[in-house]
Amino acid sequence: MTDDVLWLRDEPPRPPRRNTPLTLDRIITAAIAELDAAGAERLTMRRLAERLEVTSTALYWHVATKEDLLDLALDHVVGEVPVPPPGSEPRDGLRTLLVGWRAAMLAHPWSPALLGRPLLGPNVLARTEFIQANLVQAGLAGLELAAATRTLAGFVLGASLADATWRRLDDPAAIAKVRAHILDSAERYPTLSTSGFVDAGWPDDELFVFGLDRVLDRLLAKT
Amino acid sequence: MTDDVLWLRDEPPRPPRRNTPLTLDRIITAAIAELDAAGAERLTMRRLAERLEVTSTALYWHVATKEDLLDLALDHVVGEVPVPPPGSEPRDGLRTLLVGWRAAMLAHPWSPALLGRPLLGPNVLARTEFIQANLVQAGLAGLELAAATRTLAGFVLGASLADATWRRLDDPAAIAKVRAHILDSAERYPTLSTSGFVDAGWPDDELFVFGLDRVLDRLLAKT
DNA sequence: TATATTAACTTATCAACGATAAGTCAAATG
DNA sequence: CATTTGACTTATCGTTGATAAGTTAATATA
Repeated sequence: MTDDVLWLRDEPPRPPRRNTPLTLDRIITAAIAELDAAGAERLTMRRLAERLEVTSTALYWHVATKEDLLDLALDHVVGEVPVPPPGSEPRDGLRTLLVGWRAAMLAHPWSPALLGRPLLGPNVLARTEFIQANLVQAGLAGLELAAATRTLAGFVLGASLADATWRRLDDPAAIAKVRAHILDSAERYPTLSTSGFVDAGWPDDELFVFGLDRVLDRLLAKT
Repeated sequence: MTDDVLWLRDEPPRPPRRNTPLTLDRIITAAIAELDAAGAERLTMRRLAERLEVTSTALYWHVATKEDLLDLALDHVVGEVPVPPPGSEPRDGLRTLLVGWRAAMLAHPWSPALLGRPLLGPNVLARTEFIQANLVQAGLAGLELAAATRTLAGFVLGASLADATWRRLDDPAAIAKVRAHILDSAERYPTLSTSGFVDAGWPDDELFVFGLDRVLDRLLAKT
């Protein structure tokens, strides 16, 4: 048997252990790709490992838990939010940042659902710094400053969450069902059934900037 | 053996199958109790069944999936939000409802994290109806109306989510760690490190109503 | 250059989970 | 009294996140 003789065995010399080494960045990128492609409920450590051509347990060398990985992915998404260059008007900068924030989250529709965890990653902190710096520059301080920061943050996150949820419900049959139910019990929902609710006809991008402009109006108003 | 004789066996007559029958309401109530006591990640169908003195599979007779149960629990929480009596000023009614909405969610700190799912339960719809009805009564229509509804809804949900997240991070050591990190990299966070961020000293209830009042100011302003 | 150490994995395995299928039995129904 | 059916239990399945122990290539050290 040829297998008896070492030199006749056709085992190729072992390739370097790994062509593309696993890194935390590669894991995060792959996780986001998987989340974008398959949604939040389909992301498992095994599927992710398969995508990276690795065993699932190999991931645990780079990341402690799946939750940590989700935190990293979320902060990475926030990192896609463009931070306006310094020097612009506070109001313009805030508007641009917040519009971009929502856009980044809606580009990864799974991300708003993860907002239940503390947002303390470097990318989040950098953008929070930008928000508060611009509010200070606009003349706010003390309670006004603290409240404005929270109001804007809550508004973007809430709006992103709500819009992402609605968009995920893009099945026309489902929307029709909701509208039918509202119209069906019109006596219970007199306003919703007449003034429109599910599809009032306005694109949600427009609704968001409309609301954002009003909120900024009042928060930045010289009292 | 006494066991040979039927009349000598001490098997008690079988009790009625179940003293307290399982109902959907009992399941929802128990689920909320479990969530309140142990948090979202600790709620499993088995633990819930144990609390109800039933097998876990018995729950599936009343509820299709765990997700459905969470939807029901969330809507139940929203049902705790008091709806102001009709006849009051639109602005007062809106303010009361929204303050109550956030309070109900913070009373069940696990609930904001579930907001990623479509909010279409009867209790949510009833309160959405109230919001839009009051906005109509305040004179809003068309784009203004649609945007105001979304803005208020997004704001409450986002603020509740953010506040619940912060409160869950009540470990003083954790907060100190965050503050230390910000102060440590003060050159990167000049505003956050000087103007305060984690603990600016204001209770979040106060920050919320402050922001809410401003938002209502602008949304209800006669243009 | 030989040897020990460490970084970066794989293999094997675990307990817990959500959920299904099939069996059981008391109560309602005819 | 017989039959159906509502409301469970028992048994079990495949997945999942995670741990422990083994393996090897690269690096540091003697």
